[in-house]
Amino acid sequence: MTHCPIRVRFAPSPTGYLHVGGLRTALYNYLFAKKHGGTFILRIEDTDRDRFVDGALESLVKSLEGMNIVPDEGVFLLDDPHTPARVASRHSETYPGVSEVGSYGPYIQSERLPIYAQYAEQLIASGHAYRCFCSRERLDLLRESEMAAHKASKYDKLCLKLSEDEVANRIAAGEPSVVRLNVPEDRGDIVFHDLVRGDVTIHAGNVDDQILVKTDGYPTYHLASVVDDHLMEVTHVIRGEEWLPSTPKHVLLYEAFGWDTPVFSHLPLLLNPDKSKLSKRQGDVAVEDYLAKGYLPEALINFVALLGWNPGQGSTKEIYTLAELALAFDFAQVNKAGAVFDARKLDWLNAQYIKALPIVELVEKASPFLREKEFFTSAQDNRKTDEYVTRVTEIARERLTTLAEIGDEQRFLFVEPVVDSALLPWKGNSADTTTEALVRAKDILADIPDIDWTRQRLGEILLAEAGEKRGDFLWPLRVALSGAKQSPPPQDIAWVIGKDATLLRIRTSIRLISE
RNA sequence: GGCCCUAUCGUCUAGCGGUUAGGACACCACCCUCUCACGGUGGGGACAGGAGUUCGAUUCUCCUUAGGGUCACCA
Repeated sequence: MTHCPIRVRFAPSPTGYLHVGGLRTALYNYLFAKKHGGTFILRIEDTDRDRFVDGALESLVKSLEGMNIVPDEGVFLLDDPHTPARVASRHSETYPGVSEVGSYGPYIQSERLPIYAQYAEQLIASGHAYRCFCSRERLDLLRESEMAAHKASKYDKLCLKLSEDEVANRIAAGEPSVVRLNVPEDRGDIVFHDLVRGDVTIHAGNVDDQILVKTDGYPTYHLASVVDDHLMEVTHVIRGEEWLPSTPKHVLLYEAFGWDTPVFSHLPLLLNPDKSKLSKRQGDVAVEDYLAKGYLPEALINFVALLGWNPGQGSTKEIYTLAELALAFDFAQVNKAGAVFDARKLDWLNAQYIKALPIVELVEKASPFLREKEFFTSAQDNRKTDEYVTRVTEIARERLTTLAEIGDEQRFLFVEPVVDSALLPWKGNSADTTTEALVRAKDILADIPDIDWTRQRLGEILLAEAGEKRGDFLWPLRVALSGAKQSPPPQDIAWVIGKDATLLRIRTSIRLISE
């Protein structure tokens, strides 16, 4: 164990928010590291200057930490209050506020340019790569003709024929060029092992002379990730299935450098309901959107973990903490087929987490959502206290799918309801019967001492008073208190709004029905 | 189109040669019940098709079909 510690990395590019697919990839990396006492690295792959999005890196790191997937090594934010104090090994030159931990840095690829240039030169010197001056126009034409001929589109190695002198002259003349991988034509089959898919075989003849360094001097993903994974001593490359077709190129690069290949694990894709690769347009895909809608990080983690993995062995367990996942995780149980992201099951899981949360924590997490609602803002001050919010939360919790919904179906706990007198009588009862029930309720409730004004006692008292015909008694009372066709039981409403408001609402309805 | 990957209820999945093919979400019914929600009980619902291997295939092999991914100076 000490001679080969496991090291894995999550390596997003800062082009936007954290995607749920990215979250799952990060999670599996994290779980695998935790399971084996390894190291989880966060590396940033920002080698495309055109796709750079301001603030994306910060958003990515923040989302990850919001999900409690905290890297052991690599990039972190200096000012994030959720980040435990860590000793920075260096600060980013390009991203203010971003710092790093670990001795394999920089962990931001744009800050490693000289390293890639050096390894690219090494590849050229050893004949594993070559300069290419072909114009984009020529490449487009080439691609079109090959596609038309129903062949794989590959570069034709034209520039490989250039003499050293000619290459030197053209570079000296300032002509732009790229560096291409020289795929050996006699290489035969490339076989690599994948923890999810077993042995994968691709014929080298189908592999293109991939561009490794662009005209602007930046490396492409293929070069940068191979060099970094090697230098950072990454043992397991765990990434999405979309990388499977380019893995042979990476294997070729490891061979060209004379390096050992890491173990690969290509995770099944997360899918839209129509089975295409999960994308925006067919629902939310940003982790931050789910958080904003009141999904709990624990529920999202739990849900996403079970998309493509399960503990097997006949387990029927559905609810897992992060620690339990780390304990149970195993690539032998990772599925090969893509998984449809079914938001309804996420809803169910989230509701389960909401129901299981200690009330104090639930209030803490839900009240920010409640406090920004219009009906809350305009409510009386005595309905804005922590104690009141706690009672509301208790009533609402078993009806919540997401935290953001809190109070939506219980506005009458904050605002006086408008009662429709036609709704007051229970199943064809007369106005008199209804009035009698309400008067009886008012008298009973008025006599209840403060100490008995609890959710449980109110329930006992009202149920006892209702006797056999509960509807006659409870329905008008419930409508008087809520104004709604559907609501929590009257004793719960009474408990939350308190005696004064309860009696007031009953009197209002009595007056209403006798008009 | 080339290459690659994949295939159990609508969805997530268990299964790793012999099972009444199990669970969860969703759906339906019933129960609980003043309504809603929660909860409980039950129900319908799947091995894509065809060959082989085998005493025996959901499970192993091949083919077909279907779906997906990828073929950028993006990752």
